[in-house]
Amino acid sequence: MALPPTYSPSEVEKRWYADWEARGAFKPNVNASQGPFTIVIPPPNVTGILHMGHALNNTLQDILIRWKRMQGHAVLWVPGTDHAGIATQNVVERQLAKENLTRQQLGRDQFIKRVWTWKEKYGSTIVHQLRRLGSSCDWSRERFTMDEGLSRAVETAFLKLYEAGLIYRGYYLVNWCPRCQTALSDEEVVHEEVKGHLWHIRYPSASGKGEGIVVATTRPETLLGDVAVAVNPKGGRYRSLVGTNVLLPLCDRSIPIIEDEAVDSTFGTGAVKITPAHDPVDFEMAKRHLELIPPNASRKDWTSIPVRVIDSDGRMSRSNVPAPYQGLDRFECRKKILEDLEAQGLLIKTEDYGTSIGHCYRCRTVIEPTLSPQWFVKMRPLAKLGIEAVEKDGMRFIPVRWTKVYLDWLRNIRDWCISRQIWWGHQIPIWYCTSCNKPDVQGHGSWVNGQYVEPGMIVGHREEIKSGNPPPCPTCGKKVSLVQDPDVLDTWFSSWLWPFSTLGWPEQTKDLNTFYPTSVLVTGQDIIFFWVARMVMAGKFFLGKIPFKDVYIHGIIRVEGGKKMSKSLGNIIDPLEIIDRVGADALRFSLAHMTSEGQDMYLSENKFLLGRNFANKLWNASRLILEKIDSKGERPISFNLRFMTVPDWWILSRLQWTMEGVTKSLSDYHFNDAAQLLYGFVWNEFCDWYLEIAKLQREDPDIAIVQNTNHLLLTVLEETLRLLHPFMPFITEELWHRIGAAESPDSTIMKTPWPTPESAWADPNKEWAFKKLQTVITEVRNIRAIFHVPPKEKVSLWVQGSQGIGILTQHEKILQRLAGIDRLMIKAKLDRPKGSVISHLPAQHGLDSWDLMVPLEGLVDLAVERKRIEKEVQDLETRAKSKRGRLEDPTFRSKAPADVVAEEEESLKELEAQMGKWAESLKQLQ
RNA sequence: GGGCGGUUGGCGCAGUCCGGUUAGCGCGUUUCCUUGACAUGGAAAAGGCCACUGGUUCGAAUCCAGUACCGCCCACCA
Repeated sequence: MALPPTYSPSEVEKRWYADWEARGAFKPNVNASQGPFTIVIPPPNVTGILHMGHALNNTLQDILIRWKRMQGHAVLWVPGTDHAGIATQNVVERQLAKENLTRQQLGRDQFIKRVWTWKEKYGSTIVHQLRRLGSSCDWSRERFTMDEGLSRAVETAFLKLYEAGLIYRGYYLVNWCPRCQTALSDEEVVHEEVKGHLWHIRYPSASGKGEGIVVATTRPETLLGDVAVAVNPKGGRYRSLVGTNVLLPLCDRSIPIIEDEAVDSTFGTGAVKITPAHDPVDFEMAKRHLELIPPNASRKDWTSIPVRVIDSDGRMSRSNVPAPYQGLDRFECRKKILEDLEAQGLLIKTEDYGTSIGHCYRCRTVIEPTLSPQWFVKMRPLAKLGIEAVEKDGMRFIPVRWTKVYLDWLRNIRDWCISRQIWWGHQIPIWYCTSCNKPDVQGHGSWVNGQYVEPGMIVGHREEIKSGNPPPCPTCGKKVSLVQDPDVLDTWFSSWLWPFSTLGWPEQTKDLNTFYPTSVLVTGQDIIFFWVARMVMAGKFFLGKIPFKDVYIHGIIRVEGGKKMSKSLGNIIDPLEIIDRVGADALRFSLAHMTSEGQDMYLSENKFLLGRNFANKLWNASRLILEKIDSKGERPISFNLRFMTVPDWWILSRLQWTMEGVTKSLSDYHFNDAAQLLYGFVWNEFCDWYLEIAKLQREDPDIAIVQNTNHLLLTVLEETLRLLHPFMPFITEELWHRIGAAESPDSTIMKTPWPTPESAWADPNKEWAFKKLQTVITEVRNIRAIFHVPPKEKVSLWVQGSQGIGILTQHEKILQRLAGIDRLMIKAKLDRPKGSVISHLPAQHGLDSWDLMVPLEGLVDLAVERKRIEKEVQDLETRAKSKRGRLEDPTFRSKAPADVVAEEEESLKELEAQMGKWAESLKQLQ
């Protein structure tokens, strides 16, 4: 059963994943010795395809999950997907467009059916891609934010909030995306700095006397909806004009000049045009000056005022603006208005001006702030719970700095606009009596006993309303036909329930009782507001418990050069491609290796070579170990302490430290530390040193030594595989079986216990002994390299020393093989052989210092040797000097801790001794 | 306008919370090596006044204050 010389991941990965899944290995172990450990996946959008961010996010989760599973916890990782309202609707609409259809033509019911069809067909793409990564989610518990249970949870949540008086509808200026034709929450708007202009426009005096007023604006097209011009009450040159009227250009409406604190008299011209229907600041200002609203209009009902000049499709109003502008695209209209103003001599000045403009986070369309009736959640009371979570309930962010970001957002929270004017999503569980509720009163209900009500409004569960026995209309008392509010809820309204809705809430299921609260949330900084904060509030509000104790925020992945990865830039590094090329394990290991706490990371393709090479190294190490064992046809079953060699003790000890370090690092979410420890152990200690020595030990005539070595090789490899398993699940499982560690083909490394260090085997003294050997070998190799001794040429090694010298005599074979030494001469006092190179090893690790001499008759270039020694002396001199300086400083002696002083003294003494030796050698050379 | 992060060999990054040997790693570079695990490899090596200025300290890459540049987030200056 010899292993092929290179590891080929794709076959192995496919085989093991199918196997794990088939035998239900990802399900929580009901007989677990430790308590539950739960993670809910940040549900990717159904429309999504796996990108590097997902790869990182899920790799980290899987590392924790597999680690905790091996530690014996009842581990549950709940997977699922998000219905992603707008994104999914967009995708299906685009599909329809190819058939020359619109969703309106199809009608709501048909359209939704279409989306479901799409979801059935394509919605599991990402879920399958997560499998390729090796994610050990319990797929039997997979959820979808629109599935029946979760829809029930959404309605229940809405009703509970409603009953608590936290839901209301209002007629507000909201972020409107003219392309998606829906309102968006503040968090869904992406502000981007855009180069624009500041136009100075004259509004002529209405009385004909005076110059009028000049306003500065970035959006001239909105002047058609102006209701006033405002100046600061304290200062500015227009202060005297307050109370007078000006004429709105191009429509010849007379509007007043008012005063308001919000105006900055030093900005622009000091005068601001007020367009309440299309600017949030103006809206707030207008609310402070209700007198602006024409007396014939309802003060609540802004629709009847001719101020809304841009329709929901982003074109100018068909009725509220002068004929030439009607129906024009808003940006076209801007041009035309500027031309017309210019023609009338009212455009005074055009300045370049950079301003930040809101864009739809889904389609990048420029947001049009627009007045419309929308549903909101009152956030203040909920935010209080979110703040409590960190201040009282012990929730913590890793890295901690996100705590402040989180708290700041909660402390300045604004109400959450939860209604969306799209079709794909959870329809709002509110019904209206068709005879009592008129569309034009929308958003003007009132508060009764702490609850928001509109005439004819019924709040309830879908099944109850649709059961055929709906409650009577609370207003007219009749059982007339009810129509459901057409809006759907923000996608995040279902996501914020995810940690418990996936476990069965609102039912008190066994899963909910067992696995809630979850253990840790692993996610990116970009959704702290969208998702994390809201989940915390929801968890506390609906269940009275924080949904997770730890929130691990990992960095964002960028491409080398600092840009964000994006399709349009064509700089995507596709994780699936990487998996095809180097394997999932290599991808995972590379990612973990570079994940330093919460730091953003730059990616380039060649970074995955690290993982690939490492996997290959591991594979080949196993191959080496296995080859000899298999050819002998026998497996060593035990080992005997009597036959343990110095290198054996060393590698065992190193393994213990590795176990401890990896466990500690994972506990602290220091994934990179853990990966680096393992990398270093496997490559630099196990492979570079121990395997080379093991080759020799396996040639030993004593079969006990051979057996012992083989046993040790297998033991160390097996434990290493287990330590590596969370990072590299596939290759470790494969090798674990190949080395015969599995009791039966049915067992899996996944369920083996996590290695724990044995303190008896972690022995620094034994490590030192071996390190001495390493030092000598390295030193000889160094000399050979400097003097170009051909690899096949053997050299003699003369060692002058006494203490602890046995380590060398006992390991002549190792010295011979690893350093090419054919003769070893050891004495307490030696005359330096002619033509030899000398090296003075410092005293360390409890041994006296040794002098190494390598006779290289005829090979030594004196100039090179002199240079080598001079450099050595110089280095020592520098170090000694700084130490001397410090030791001569009386304050150091009095203030520094005694052990530090002692250490310094000791090391200076040693340095001086060394320098003496080297100086002597240098003299001999001359 | 606020807040946060970064600045360490040619490149990409650890180390900084919690100050104390000779500051680590990967890539790249130089020299040598086709010795039966692995050239996706082995051996040896070169390369860093830890952005700058000042402070605290016996001692600073590490703590404090400030400066510069880069990046991110939040915010109603039209």
